[in-house]
Amino acid sequence: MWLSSTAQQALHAVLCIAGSGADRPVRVDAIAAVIGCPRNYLSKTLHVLTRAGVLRSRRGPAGGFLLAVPPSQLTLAQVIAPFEPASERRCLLGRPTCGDADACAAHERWACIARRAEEFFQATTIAHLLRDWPRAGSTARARLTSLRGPQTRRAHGPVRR
Amino acid sequence: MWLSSTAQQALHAVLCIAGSGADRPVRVDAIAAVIGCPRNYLSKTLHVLTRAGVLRSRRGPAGGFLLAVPPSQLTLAQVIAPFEPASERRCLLGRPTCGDADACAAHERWACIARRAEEFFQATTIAHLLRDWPRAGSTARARLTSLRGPQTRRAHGPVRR
DNA sequence: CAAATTTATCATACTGATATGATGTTTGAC
DNA sequence: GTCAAACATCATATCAGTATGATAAATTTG
Repeated sequence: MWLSSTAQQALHAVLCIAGSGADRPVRVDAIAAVIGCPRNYLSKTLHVLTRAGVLRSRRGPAGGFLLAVPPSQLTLAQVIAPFEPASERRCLLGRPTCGDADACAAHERWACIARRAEEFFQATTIAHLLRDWPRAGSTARARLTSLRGPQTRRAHGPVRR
Repeated sequence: MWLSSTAQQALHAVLCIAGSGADRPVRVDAIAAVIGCPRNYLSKTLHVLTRAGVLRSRRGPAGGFLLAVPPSQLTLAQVIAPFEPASERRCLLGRPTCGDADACAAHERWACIARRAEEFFQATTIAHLLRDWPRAGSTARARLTSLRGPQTRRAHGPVRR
């Protein structure tokens, strides 16, 4: 697998937040429902992204998560860095010292692929993916609209059941 | 990480066997010593490669593992396939159905990288890597010579200590 | 056949990533 | 100030990948 499941989750969540369209915070529960992952685990993941300066969080009613960086300036590398240090993606055989004088057998041929992937993560922004998304089959995209829906129950008095 | 540690081990071991130069079987212990990994775990890994038709094994004295395919016809894809199904490398977000009508947000941009990597694994053979290896810093390569050394203790009578 | 050598296999343990449930903390509305 | 909403955090559980040790099975040598 190219990305750990946590890194995938992070990327997916950031896309959800960026794609929600609204400028008001998106709640963990809503994101977890959309991407189908455990709430508390996602909460931890989003908290890491917050400490990394990718998101901003707000507690209390009408709280949730917002992007801390405009989508056009937020690269995939920034989002996945806290979960997948780039250093671990470099040597095909997993040798920590590969790339220096002491290269592994695959180094020469593999480095070119690894470099391309690295460039992809550095050059691709959340805005790029958002722009592509509608073009992709959009059952996933459709679910995003639920994030834009009425989110704060206003003062209608207590909800009746 | 691009390859699981077991897949890395498999690749490394196959390189050792192919690079030993001798046409006689290489023992698990010797390989484990060279690549620095647990003997029994490697044994299991090599057994999987044997069932996959990549290696041939022989038990008993002067036994060990041989390539079942000449290095020039053995691709990296064949070696790692039993440990890392290619299907798991395709979608950046880990969606099983990605690539069809229902593509993920990253699909369009990522597919090109994933394809290149796939081609790399399909097109690169063990012979290619062996040819590169001496050009690489060769502390690792040097250790291979130990695999070529006198391996079967011949009938000289009991070894004296 | 007996002994030595080597792979094959099994039961179990360890480890890190992932997941869960309970509880704490902050915030906004009334 | 109280309450409810939401994130934050902690302790623990689960799971898959990795590792270990013991034992079985096969093969060669003599």
